[in-house]
Amino acid sequence: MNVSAKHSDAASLVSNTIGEITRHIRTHELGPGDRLPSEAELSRQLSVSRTVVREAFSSLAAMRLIDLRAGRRATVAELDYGAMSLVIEHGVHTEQITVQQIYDVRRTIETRTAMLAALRRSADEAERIRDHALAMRENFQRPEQVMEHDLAFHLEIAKAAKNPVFSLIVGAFERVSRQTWPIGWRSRPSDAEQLEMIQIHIDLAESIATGDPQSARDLMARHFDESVKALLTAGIA
Amino acid sequence: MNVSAKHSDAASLVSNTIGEITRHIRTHELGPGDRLPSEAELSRQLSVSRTVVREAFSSLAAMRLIDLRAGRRATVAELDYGAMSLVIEHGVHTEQITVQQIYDVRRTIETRTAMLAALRRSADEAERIRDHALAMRENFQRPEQVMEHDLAFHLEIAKAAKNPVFSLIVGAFERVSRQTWPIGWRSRPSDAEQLEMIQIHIDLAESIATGDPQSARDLMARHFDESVKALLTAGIA
DNA sequence: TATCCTAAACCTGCCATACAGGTTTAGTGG
DNA sequence: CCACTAAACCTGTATGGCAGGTTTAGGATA
Repeated sequence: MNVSAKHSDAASLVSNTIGEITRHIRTHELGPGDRLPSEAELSRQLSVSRTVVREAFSSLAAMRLIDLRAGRRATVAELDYGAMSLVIEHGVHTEQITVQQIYDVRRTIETRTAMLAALRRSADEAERIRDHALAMRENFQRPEQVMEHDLAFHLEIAKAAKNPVFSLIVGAFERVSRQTWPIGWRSRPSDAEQLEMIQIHIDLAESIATGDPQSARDLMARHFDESVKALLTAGIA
Repeated sequence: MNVSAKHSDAASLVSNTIGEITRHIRTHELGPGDRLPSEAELSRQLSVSRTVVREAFSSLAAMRLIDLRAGRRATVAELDYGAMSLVIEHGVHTEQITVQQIYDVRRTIETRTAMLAALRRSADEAERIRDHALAMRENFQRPEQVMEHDLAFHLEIAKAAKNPVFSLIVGAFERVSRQTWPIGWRSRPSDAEQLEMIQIHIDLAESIATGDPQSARDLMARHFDESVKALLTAGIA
């Protein structure tokens, strides 16, 4: 094995290798889908063992910067909120973040996405957003379904805002939302209350479809205000 | 070696192991600093090789959910925006995110943090925020210094907003900001222009110190509007 | 010539083992 | 009771190996 690996800057071999790989992506101007060198080749080029390259790849895959699949070469990944979602979830589970704090951030972000979506959404997006809202009403006896459409509804609005960073952030709350959503739902025990909550979604979809940013903004704000109220009722302190 | 590892659900051994470890953190209600089982022990418990446990640990460390140090047991990590910052940086380098899009998100987030900081900051925080703003003016001949205090200024405001999720998001833009900051600086070639930009920071610090949320909000908004204008002047399309 | 197919080459997932150093701990001597 | 040291433990890295998925070149076929 090559012994010339003494030059390395302080940190561990693995983190240096991570740096080298991201540098490779940057300098070669690789985009999503482009293939990276094989583990063996990187191992040779960087004079480290395949073990180290593997761990570096593994770490990058954990952050969803690259895609790994057996037999295939590693490829540059599309933007993905999976890692960020895990970070947020970790924060909640270790009690470094409260559910309310998340709602405050979501309100801040999503009043903006609602507004932008009203201005920028395509016809298709407007329709998809409305479809999710309507599906919530249709399936309102099946909370599981309602939740899925609710999550998709918010993500679709972020997408319609035409700014992937908003999508990333909204997506980052998905894992936590899946866990707290049922609490909010149960705190609205009557059909009337549940349908009222769903109606806000439908109205919001309508505002986005007709291109009324102010109304979209206000409805999203109201949605979150109501949700926080519901959570407080449920005793989430 | 134990052959009973067939039960595993679809995904790879490593990702299953990651799930098991996060589950361990959750069920044992571990908090920051608490120690996890050793690699060897987890390897035994989960009937996988140490290699797999190592790669799982490595992935979790990449997302900054745990801390790893040679010889020491892995510990649960404090909330850290390192991973999120890499994700954003990756998005920009692979041209999936533009610098403007980031500014739009930052404006959305930071007008809120400025407002909250004005309402919630402690006396210490108010002082630290002001110190950074003043240090920008004092060192304004040394861009490197100005940038560092600028970054710290924004982070400190997020911290004063008393919502760690805001800190996380503001921090997530740090790596990218370090790379784009000089562009904005160079687009303000005269001392007067540079000092004008810095003055906004000082005024903002003052608003937060005196507890004027509306003014803090407006100044932060203006700050971002000016910055975007500067970037456009510099030709960042 | 173009297309389909197959076998070889390549590649990744996972495992076992080994050893150098850093860290913790228990025990020993003062 | 305290300070110190040696042993036990732990992680970082390397090597070699094998099973199985993927790619590809080249030959067979239409």
